[in-house]
Amino acid sequence: MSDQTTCERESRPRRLILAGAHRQPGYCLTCGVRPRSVCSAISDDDIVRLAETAVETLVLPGRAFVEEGAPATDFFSITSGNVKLFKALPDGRRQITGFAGAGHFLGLAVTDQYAFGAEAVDTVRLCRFSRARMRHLMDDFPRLERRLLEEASNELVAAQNQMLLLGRKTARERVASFLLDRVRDMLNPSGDVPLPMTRSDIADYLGLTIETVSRTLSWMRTERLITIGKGHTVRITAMERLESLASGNS
Amino acid sequence: MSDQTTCERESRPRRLILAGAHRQPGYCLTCGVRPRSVCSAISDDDIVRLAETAVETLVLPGRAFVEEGAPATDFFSITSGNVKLFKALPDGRRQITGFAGAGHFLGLAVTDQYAFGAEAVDTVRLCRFSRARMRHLMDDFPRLERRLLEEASNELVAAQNQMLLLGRKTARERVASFLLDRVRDMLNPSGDVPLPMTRSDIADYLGLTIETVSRTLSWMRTERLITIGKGHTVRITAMERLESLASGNS
DNA sequence: CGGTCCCTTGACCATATTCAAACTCAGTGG
DNA sequence: CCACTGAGTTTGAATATGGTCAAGGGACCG
Repeated sequence: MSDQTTCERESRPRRLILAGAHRQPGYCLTCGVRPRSVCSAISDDDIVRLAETAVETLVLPGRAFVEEGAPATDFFSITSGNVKLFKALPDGRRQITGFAGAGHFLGLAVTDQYAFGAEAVDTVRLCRFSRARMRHLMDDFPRLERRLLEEASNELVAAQNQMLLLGRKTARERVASFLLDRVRDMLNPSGDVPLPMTRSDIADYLGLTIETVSRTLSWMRTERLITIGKGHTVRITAMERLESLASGNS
Repeated sequence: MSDQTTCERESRPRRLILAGAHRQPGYCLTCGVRPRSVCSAISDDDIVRLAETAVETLVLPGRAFVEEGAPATDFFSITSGNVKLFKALPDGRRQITGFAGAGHFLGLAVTDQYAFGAEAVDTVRLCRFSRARMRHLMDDFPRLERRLLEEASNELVAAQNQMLLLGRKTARERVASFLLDRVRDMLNPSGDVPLPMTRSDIADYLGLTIETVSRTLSWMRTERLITIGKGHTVRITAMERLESLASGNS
């Protein structure tokens, strides 16, 4: 996830992808997120093979780069910025199933259609890998496959937590859990939590409305649990109480 | 999943496990669910190695065999019956994150504590594999690891669908989706849907209360979408309308 | 400045929950 | 055979939590 407290969002240009593509031989060697990403499963000696298949792509804020139901051609690894993953109902209701930041891997699925959509929250850089080439790499490097299984297992655990949240927690508990999850995902955790996404995104992630999210954050402010800062940051001022709130005690 | 329309449940003996253990050399060769399970990744020649590590176990209805937070020592493969997986809050609120039937694999997680609890819905037979031994098998048989990745990917997709349901669907849409999912998971789909689990389980799975589930099923009956039969079965009488209800059109 | 997004706050309302009571059905024992 | 029991389910009435509708404020950008 990102620690950046600033974030640029865009007005509303909803079309797919803007792909400033790119490639270089020893590219992955200098990649800042490799240690945290699935790419760490491949040694320096072999990383050239991976670099060959990687296409670096820039995605502007608000742009979609995966469309739910479209043919699933690529995997993605986020190198910087934040994306949101979501599913939608025909009438427009939307559920954000997760946010993914630097080091996260996207696109795991057996089906040949993407089961989810993905959109940049802020300015995103990512590597695209064709599924076919990736499959070959997996054949040659079992460690890569093991790393993907780890990644999938972790996401499964996160998904189960989110189901508990969506099915059984109150609005206050949901927002508290959300803030604490943000802290845990930070590289160098502090009381200052960056929220690069909009209230609307938070609402769609927590199964609430914008109004309820806003009201709940205001309530937390009056209760002196948090202070709401500029530039989409929140400072947690009563970690203990927020934690007991998140786990349902109160 | 199971097609059995009958099901035995038990009064209320909530303690962990009842493990009638067991082992045999060529056991897996005759296993009825192997083709559908992760064990299909291992050839007849090599299956003995798997059989050596498998411990067949019987779990009576209502018995828990995985406790949330306990040390994660084993993986499980269901050979018959149905289990429920769940997470709970300190005050007892419970979210069932999934039901698993014959052929399903449980226990994927990187952590050394189980992130979920598991309990038998009806009479369950399963194979237990120690994590350590399974890890060795994965080293020797990359196909097994690939199969597990597939399984995890599929569960991830199911989890995302469930998040959409829990976060954004109405009670009627949830129950409709639930019934249709049951049909899709059946081996030989028909209009008759077995519901081995209690209303309470359904409620905890759909993020509703027992009363709302019951009311909603009654409403579907009066709307002639379903008929409610004996022995925990439901017959779908208007598939089309139920499907459009499940996806939010109506 | 004027416009657009995004966020906040208020008043009202709807859906699902809570509380309560009655019914079904399988099992048990007189 | 039938009354008794208890878990599971159904139904009703009242309530609460979060949603809907509406208005206003603030930041950013041309």
